[in-house]
Amino acid sequence: MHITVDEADGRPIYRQIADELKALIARGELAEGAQLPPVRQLAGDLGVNLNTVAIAYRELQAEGLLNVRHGAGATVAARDAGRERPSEEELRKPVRAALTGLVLAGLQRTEIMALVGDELRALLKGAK
Amino acid sequence: MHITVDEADGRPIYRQIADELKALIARGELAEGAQLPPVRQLAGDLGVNLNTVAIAYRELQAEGLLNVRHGAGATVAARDAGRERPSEEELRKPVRAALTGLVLAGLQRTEIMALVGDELRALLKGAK
DNA sequence: TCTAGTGTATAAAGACAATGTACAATTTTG
DNA sequence: CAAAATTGTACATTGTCTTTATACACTAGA
Repeated sequence: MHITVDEADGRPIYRQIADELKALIARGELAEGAQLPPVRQLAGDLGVNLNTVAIAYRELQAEGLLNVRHGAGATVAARDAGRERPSEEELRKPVRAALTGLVLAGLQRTEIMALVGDELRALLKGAK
Repeated sequence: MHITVDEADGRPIYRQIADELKALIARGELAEGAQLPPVRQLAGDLGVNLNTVAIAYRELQAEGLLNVRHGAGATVAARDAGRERPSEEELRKPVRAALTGLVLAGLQRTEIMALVGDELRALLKGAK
């Protein structure tokens, strides 16, 4: 489980952790039912407080991606566990933001589509 | 100039404004040299403090997208104005995040590429 | 020059993020 | 079954970030 936090990232630490866990789940490296490390262990590895990790776990639980049980650990939830799907617009907004950055960086249409295809391939490499 | 701020967005208001302005610039609706509304006007339209807008303007100036002059207004900078290009990783990170969301929402590869192509087309519609 | 219009600086209030410590639930061990 | 170890949770505290109100400074035009 390779997770890192970047001081200069801008996003709060708990969100960085949550996002990285999401990515691991999306690509299947954390399969359905898999046990996550205890908050203390992950917190120790990252050099942050255990509560910071706990907040990340709870955020993913709220999205239906994790099952967190007091006393026992946290596990990856079933893929169709009753998590409400984000709205169409909710999904498109980050796409638009990312593409805006690429356009402003001067990339051409074909370069952009290639880059996206590239990332998507990497993401789906080991996925469900 | 249609800009809106969303209370429930999570991101700070000044960043929402900055991101929307970026999108307008990327798609050419705010062309090179175009004058931006005064901070007080935009702030009034959005119902926020003028400083909040000013912070957004300054952020874009720091990225080399705007020329802000004390006393005169803010204008869109030349497209190749000495703005340092974000690193490759800096560009890919948002792409990865957006794609992660799409994958977790259950979209298939072809659906994702179609959605991205769709957004990119909209973005490049009137661009430079 | 004066005035209206523009961005800027500063301080204060409130919200948020990260932490330290103590608590509660579960699992393991004997 | 009881005790200990392991795990997540609650809460108060500290510091940082956001947003605001108010006053200031620069520019352009009459």
